[in-house]
Amino acid sequence: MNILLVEDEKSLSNAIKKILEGRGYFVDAVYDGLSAIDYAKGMDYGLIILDVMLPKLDGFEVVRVLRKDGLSTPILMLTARTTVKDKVSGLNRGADDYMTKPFDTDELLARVGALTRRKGDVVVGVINYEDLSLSVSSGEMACGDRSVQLSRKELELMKMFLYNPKMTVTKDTLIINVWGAESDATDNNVEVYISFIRKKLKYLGSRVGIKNIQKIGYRLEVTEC
Amino acid sequence: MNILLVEDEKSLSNAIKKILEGRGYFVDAVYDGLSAIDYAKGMDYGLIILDVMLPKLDGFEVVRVLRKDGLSTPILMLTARTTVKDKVSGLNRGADDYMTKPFDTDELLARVGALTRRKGDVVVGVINYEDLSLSVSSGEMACGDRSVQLSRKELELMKMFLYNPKMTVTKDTLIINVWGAESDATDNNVEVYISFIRKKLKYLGSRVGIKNIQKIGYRLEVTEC
DNA sequence: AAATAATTTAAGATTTTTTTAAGCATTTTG
DNA sequence: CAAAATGCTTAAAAAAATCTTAAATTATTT
Repeated sequence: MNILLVEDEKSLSNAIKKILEGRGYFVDAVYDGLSAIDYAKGMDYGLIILDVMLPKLDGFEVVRVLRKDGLSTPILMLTARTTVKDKVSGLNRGADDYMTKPFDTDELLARVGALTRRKGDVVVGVINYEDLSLSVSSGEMACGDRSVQLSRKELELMKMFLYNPKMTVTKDTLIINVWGAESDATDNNVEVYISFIRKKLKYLGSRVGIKNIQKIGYRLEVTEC
Repeated sequence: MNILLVEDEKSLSNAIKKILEGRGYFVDAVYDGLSAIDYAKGMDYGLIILDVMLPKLDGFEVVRVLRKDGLSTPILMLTARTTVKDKVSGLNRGADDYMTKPFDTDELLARVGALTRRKGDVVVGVINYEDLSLSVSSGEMACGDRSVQLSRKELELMKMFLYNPKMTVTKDTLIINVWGAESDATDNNVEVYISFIRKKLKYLGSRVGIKNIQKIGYRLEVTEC
């Protein structure tokens, strides 16, 4: 999941970014209100963390503009000020939660967790393709109501295919990207793993398969029903 | 802010009342479970402080009745450390925090402050997940009518998992957040502690377990029945 | 200072992943 | 059509990661 972090105090911004990235979130950090609006409109974030006091355009204004624009992304506001008036002001304008600085790591993570969880069951880093879904962070691949656990190498291979679903990937490319350029893996290593993955796709009952093109490589194919 | 205090030991009740009033809270004191329900329904309190052992209707029952009624007021439960038999954990019955008598003034005020400040927020002293509950402040983890005490590191680890229950957390992340970035803890330290926690989860009979994904990390999993 | 609890270290057991290798199947090419 | 090349599948061996203890160390409490 992507989070937009808007905080002008660099050291705090970096600290928050680090904490969130440690939990697998992807964080874009910006440092003023105008950039915040640009970024928020330009990309689909799962959460926006917004400081109240910002250069150019303060946090309250940012929320107002974004909500007026129809954006429904959850917003967690940060403030150093503790007056009830500020809090009410922030919540009334469309923020979803409110946190007073300084706060500790646990508190931050709990709130971020609550806000990001709220939007249905959002799973971090999932690739969807046809009837297949793959959780990049955990290596769980699912189709319908079945799921299987991929091993590390299986996961890396599937990522290669799913990131470029129309492309035919050579064995050499797969070896370089999955085993590493230095490794002495052979074509047979790839073949064995393709075989492992095919077995799992079959078990899942997915319409997605891996097609071999002689002398060239592998590519995803979709069986129509 | 109004607080409802339910404690049958008169001298303790008076002491607590005095402390809270000294901080500007308005306190209604009642001395049994039935009155507690009457008062709680009749007026909008910001917090309910509830002893477990009460005449007529015990604290657990009071919580159950109130929650069933849709009341969302934060509840801070008090229990006596000495009564081992009655130390059936109240964690997973709807209380928001949990405190063992005797306690000191600062501790009481800290918790009251936390619960009243964060009304409607997500951060409370107890995390619930499936059939598990964890008191973040005391490190007591409970399931059904069993409970265990977690050590400091066990607690920190469980918090990491419970704050983001869908996420797979790498060993490195666990080391950084639990042992600290500077520490020279190894993967084995994590493994040993995961083993400790698993043993306790097993003892509790919880449906929640910790799943390992090789080379990737750990994640909570729930066994269906 | 002793007793207790928590944490770290270390080593062997277990599990999972990865590699290797061999036989069979398929496709390409002369 | 065969012969050669390429690809598939499986089993087993090897390697790597993880689990589980127990003992040693360190921290905390009494």
